[in-house]
Amino acid sequence: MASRPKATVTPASADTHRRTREDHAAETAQDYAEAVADLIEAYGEARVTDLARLLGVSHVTVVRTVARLQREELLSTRPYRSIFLTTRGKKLADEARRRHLVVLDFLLWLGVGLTNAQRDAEGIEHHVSAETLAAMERICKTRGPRRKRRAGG
Amino acid sequence: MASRPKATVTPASADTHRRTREDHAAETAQDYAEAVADLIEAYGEARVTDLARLLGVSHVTVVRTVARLQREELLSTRPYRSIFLTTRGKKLADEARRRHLVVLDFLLWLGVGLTNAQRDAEGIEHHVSAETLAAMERICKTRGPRRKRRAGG
DNA sequence: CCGCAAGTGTAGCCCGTGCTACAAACTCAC
DNA sequence: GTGAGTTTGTAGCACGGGCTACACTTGCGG
Ligand SMILES: [Mn+2]
Ligand SMILES: [Mn+2]
Ligand SMILES: [Mn+2]
Ligand SMILES: [Mn+2]
Repeated sequence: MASRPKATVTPASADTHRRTREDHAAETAQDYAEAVADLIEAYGEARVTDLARLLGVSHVTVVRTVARLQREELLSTRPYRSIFLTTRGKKLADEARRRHLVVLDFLLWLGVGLTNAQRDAEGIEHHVSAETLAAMERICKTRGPRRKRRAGG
Repeated sequence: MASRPKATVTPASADTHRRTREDHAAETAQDYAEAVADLIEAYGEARVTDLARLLGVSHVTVVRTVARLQREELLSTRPYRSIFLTTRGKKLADEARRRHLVVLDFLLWLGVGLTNAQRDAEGIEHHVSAETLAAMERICKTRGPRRKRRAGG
């Protein structure tokens, strides 16, 4: 074939998908950092089993992932001991928790029920640019909630 | 150890993460279905090379993924021929395109710039429950767009 | 101070999704 | 028709992140 019409797709499209895949790769690190921070705050320490329960995976998966994140200097641990955040890990956890909260609050502001808001936030949080995050925060403040949030879950 | 205090994490948390992982697994299928539909609409057919360019991956990745999606009866193709959507695939593509559009419109409504809106939409679209999607649509209508959307996609 | 259950680690498997390098098929232009 | 360049396919690799089964540590209750 000597070149068909050739779908002149916007290069933006490829970039867009590439970006999404990158966000994706960072997801696990963010969720683990967030989970470790939450556990330490709530119970004083983060253990493999607790992480497994919290994230809904087997302890084996946690062990391997923690090892990787330790290699990447986000977490630190020793065999059979609890798991800590490095300085970089703490920073990542703070960012992740802030994002998570902003997205969650925003979804609630939107009028989404708590259950779905929590579910959606867990995924959306990793795909929100700084600009979008700022827009969410802004609008949450400037206009009051459309639907008063009710207690639950 | 005879059981530590045991981090009594809400089971909701595990479910939430599990749900996100499920969304995740469905992402590729949705993006491919959407891309195939777009290409067919724009150029009459969808070829491996075009998909690769559109999605920003190598043609090898496309070939293997298309094979899987064919196994799952979302796409159909034959060696060296172009790629079609099955009935199920068409349905998936329609849903994906609708979601994509709603999310994109909503981000633009929020005041996010086109570039970031497109990037974020590509990821967010896969993590939006029906309830959230409905909320986005509703709010986009009831209050006029904050910033006029331009053509393209 | 010991046993035993809970917690943690290892071995080894699966699958999805990236890639490069190379081989085969196709099709347009000549 | 055929050659050459494009497109598609295959082989073989890497890595992330699921899992089960089994082994080893740990530390509490007795
Ligand atoms: Mn998350
Ligand atoms: Mn989170
Ligand atoms: Mn997408
Ligand atoms: Mn999309």
